[in-house]
Amino acid sequence: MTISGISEQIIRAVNTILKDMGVAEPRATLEHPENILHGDLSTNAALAYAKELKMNPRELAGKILTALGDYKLEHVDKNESAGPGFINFQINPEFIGTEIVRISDDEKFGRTPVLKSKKIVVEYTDPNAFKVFHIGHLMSNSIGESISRIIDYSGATVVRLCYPSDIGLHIAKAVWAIKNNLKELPSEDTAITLRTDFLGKMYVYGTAQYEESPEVKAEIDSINKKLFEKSDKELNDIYEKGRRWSFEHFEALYKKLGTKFDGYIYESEVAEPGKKIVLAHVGKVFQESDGAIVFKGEDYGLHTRVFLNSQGLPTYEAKEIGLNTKKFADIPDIDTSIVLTGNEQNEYFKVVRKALELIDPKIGTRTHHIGHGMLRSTAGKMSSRKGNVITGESLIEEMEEMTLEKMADREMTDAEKKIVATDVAIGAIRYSILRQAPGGNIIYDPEKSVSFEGDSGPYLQYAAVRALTVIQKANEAGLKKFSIKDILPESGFINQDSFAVTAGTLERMMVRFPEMVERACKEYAPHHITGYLTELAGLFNSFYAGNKIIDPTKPAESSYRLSVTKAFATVMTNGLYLLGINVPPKM
RNA sequence: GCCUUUGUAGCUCAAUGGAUAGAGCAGAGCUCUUCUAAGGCUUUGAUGUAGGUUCGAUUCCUACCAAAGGCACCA
Repeated sequence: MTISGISEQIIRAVNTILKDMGVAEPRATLEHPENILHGDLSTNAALAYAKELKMNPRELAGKILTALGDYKLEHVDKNESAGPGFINFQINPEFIGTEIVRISDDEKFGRTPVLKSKKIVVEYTDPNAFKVFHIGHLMSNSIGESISRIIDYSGATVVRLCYPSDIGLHIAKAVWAIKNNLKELPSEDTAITLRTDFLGKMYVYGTAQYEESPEVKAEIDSINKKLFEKSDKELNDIYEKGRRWSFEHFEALYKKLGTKFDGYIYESEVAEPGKKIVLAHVGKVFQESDGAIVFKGEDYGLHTRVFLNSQGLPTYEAKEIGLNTKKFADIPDIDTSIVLTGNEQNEYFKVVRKALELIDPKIGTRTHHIGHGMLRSTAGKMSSRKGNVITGESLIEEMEEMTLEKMADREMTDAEKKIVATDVAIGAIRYSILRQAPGGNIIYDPEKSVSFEGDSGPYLQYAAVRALTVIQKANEAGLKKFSIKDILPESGFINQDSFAVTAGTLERMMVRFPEMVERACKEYAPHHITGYLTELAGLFNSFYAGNKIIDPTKPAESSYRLSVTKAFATVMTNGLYLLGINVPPKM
């Protein structure tokens, strides 16, 4: 019997009772199932049907309770009325204890088979060659990586894709600037960050000149065309070198972040195919308008967008058609294809999706767009064109330095500290992104930076490290293991009194972990896991502060407390993994 | 002007139509001869406005106010 099995038998029983009373289609539901282990598993049946049966809710609740006496509910100790019309059910403590002991030995706890045998593609991060990898990309990466891991935990095959931009006007601007500053071009043996910093600066300079000088604008437009046609060797060489440097740098960042893409589709690969598909559907899906090829979205409650401009060049829209078609051509049997972009593209993507659907219903209906929020600075809007962005790297480094400062008095080697600092820095950043719903913007305050205290990544890591330290100490002490049946009758353990600190909340929260993963997966919303883990860490920290876990004078209780600690370590480690956060060995 | 999204505590965020709306930060006060104090405990404080649907609304609907994004050849 599982927790959901217990819930189902209660709902079945209540529905049967309601039906006998005359409710045509009773649909009792359980409220606050998170309280299932504390006697708070409740149903709203009495409230929902009181009117229909012309009774007051309290009266109906009482009648249901009486009728429940004829049902033998497994693992349910007692039912009682609580509040106006609610009925509470209390789960047998032995069942809870058994679950906790089981979880403490199950390293894979949290995995569910809800998406078994599905194949899901996730596209995220999508950086631009010649531009800096800024904290906006960190957002896309954090959310995309977390969603990928959650889907993987749900039993599906995940294919991680990255769609880097490597062609277009922005690159022509950078190439023009480099061509005019060749003397400053760093050599190949310069540090990678310095080489890409140079590219970023060139892009900013090229953009400024493009706007200021009509001559430069004409020149850059011409370079753009030549790069597209690959017709000028000198320009191609600059382009190839910059492209290589950018991607080398991105690769190093993915490694540090813990993301490994299964494949890359470059913008330059999908421009022509996208154009061809659009042209093949002119008259059916697309139409000509003012010399351009457009999709009339108005027929579907959307707006018109240009897919091929009047020069016949594919716009971002056409490339997106090429990209999403290529995914389904390259990867067989995709069930769902998730595309993660900034939410500024929400409206635009609806149009692209509709067009895709008309071209190929399978691709269109299986493509799912998620718009993530933007990272805003309190200092004003960031823009890579103006060059006032915070790079992903500088943020990570800043966090690492702060962590090292905090660890000054820890007894660790410098090498150990460095590893911990990276884990903590990335944990802090990822947490701050994943603590809120994916669509919302994040206000980044450079003064306050990212939190290390309270509601934060390091708070979760710290709790996990504490638990692991206790487990290690227990192993060294060679603690005897008691079965739950031995603990229960002799010590009177697992009852309200012995949960003085957390009142059993810690245990019931842990049992719910797979349910949280399921919800996060269904909604593509990692913040449900973040919130859950934070609450759980708080409960564990209270438990830790109020109880000596390993107490040689109380072997049976110690055994159980160690099981609780082990279960917590597993849930926290696995939960943090789902957020893309590592648990450092020490802190 | 039209479309989309968002308005919850001083600040940053939570809350499958259900019970007393949860955290963290900031403020006040405690707490390390005991498994890591990046911790724990106590405490002040909130659903933009006006209606509607419902036994019940932060959640659904309408209007208004406010903010963000989008609305033809950028990505």
